[in-house]
Amino acid sequence: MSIKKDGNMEQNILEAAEKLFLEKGFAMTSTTHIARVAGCNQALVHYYFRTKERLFEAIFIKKAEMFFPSITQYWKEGVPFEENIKLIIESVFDLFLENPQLPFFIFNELTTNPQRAVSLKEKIGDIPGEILHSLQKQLQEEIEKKTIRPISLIDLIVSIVSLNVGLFLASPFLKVIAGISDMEIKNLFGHRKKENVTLILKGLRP
Amino acid sequence: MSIKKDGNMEQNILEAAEKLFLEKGFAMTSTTHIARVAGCNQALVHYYFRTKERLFEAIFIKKAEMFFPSITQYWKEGVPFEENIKLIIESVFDLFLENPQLPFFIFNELTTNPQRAVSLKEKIGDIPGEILHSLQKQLQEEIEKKTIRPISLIDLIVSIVSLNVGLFLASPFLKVIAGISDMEIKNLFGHRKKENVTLILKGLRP
DNA sequence: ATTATCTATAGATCTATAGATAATGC
DNA sequence: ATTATCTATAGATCTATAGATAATGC
Repeated sequence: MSIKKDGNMEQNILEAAEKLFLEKGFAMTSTTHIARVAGCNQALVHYYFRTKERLFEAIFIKKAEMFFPSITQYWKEGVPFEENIKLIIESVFDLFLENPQLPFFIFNELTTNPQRAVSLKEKIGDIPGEILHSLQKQLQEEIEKKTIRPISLIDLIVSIVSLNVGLFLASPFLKVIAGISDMEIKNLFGHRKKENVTLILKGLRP
Repeated sequence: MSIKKDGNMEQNILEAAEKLFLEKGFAMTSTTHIARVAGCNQALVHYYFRTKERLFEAIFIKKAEMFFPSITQYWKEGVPFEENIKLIIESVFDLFLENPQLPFFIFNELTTNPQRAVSLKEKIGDIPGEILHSLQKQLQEEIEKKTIRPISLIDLIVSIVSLNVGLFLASPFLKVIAGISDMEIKNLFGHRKKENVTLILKGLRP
């Protein structure tokens, strides 16, 4: 409900929309509400972005672009395998720690509107291909050296992302259902990064 | 869009509502749409359930009750620890396999409307307490026997649920973004149950 | 002149209710 | 008589646009 007046209004609208879409999702956010938070009237939202859909898409693409490269961008050739795994897990974890609503936001919109995934793929679909191939090779080498048990790359990625996403999705439960206090949640977040690394690394041993 | 006429209409409405709420969530489902799918007019939905909110709550509670006991109900005293862990993981996995929309549905509604968690707690809040305590004890024993590394119960549960939920939440991505075919997804689901068990059990070793 | 912002409003929903009619249980 | 179902509609949104006015850039 806090109304901003500074800066240019287009930017205010973008920021208000980002905040609300991330919190409530597409369907539960109205352009009227966005305008109120941005500090202008509702018509102006449409003046700058024509439709609610376009405004949403701008934000969705931006957020999804944060999400996807993070999985692979920290992989470095020439670094020991374990170290690489650790770096990836930690960077994914940090990303979510700074953007706790991100997992929910992306899953929510991809699930309620799977068609959106198609337009998303068009924007960022190409990049991962080569990197995945490089990861695949290194993983295979480790398996042949018997430093880790046989596992497919896709399984490894699913495990890493699941573990990291899980805590953030689960926190509403833990708070209310299991009656865990805010401080305990903070504690949990604090050591969970290390726990995820441990679980994956130990879990990969032959 | 398929219209049912058989049976009693109250039941039809409940089923239509369940289908649509699970698919689209609360906000994106209208009572008009529910009526169309149930095969009656929109007023009848309100005749039986007064408000959309009450209708939703009936379904939400029912689904949430499926979700929570599943985590703990398969724990048996007197069974080896490893076996127990395996059983829990597999039963959670099977639950999601049969109800793939369940994780999204619950996370979605708890996130967009955290207030709902409170009314949920009132219904099912008491049960877990004692069971958790029993689990806690057994876990502690194993740690003292040094058959597993030190880990808190809450961490273990978060890991198990995260890994199991992850695959179902991730499948829209995998399909579209990584370009994985429906058959590959099926394959992934097929062996993922075993993978989750392996990862947790190996990951718990000292 | 052009760009930014506002007021006003059309048109589309959507929820919930009132009141009429049909079906059912005694 | 009571319960189930329908038609019609009030009232609340919400999106998007048209057209008026204010601010800004030459």
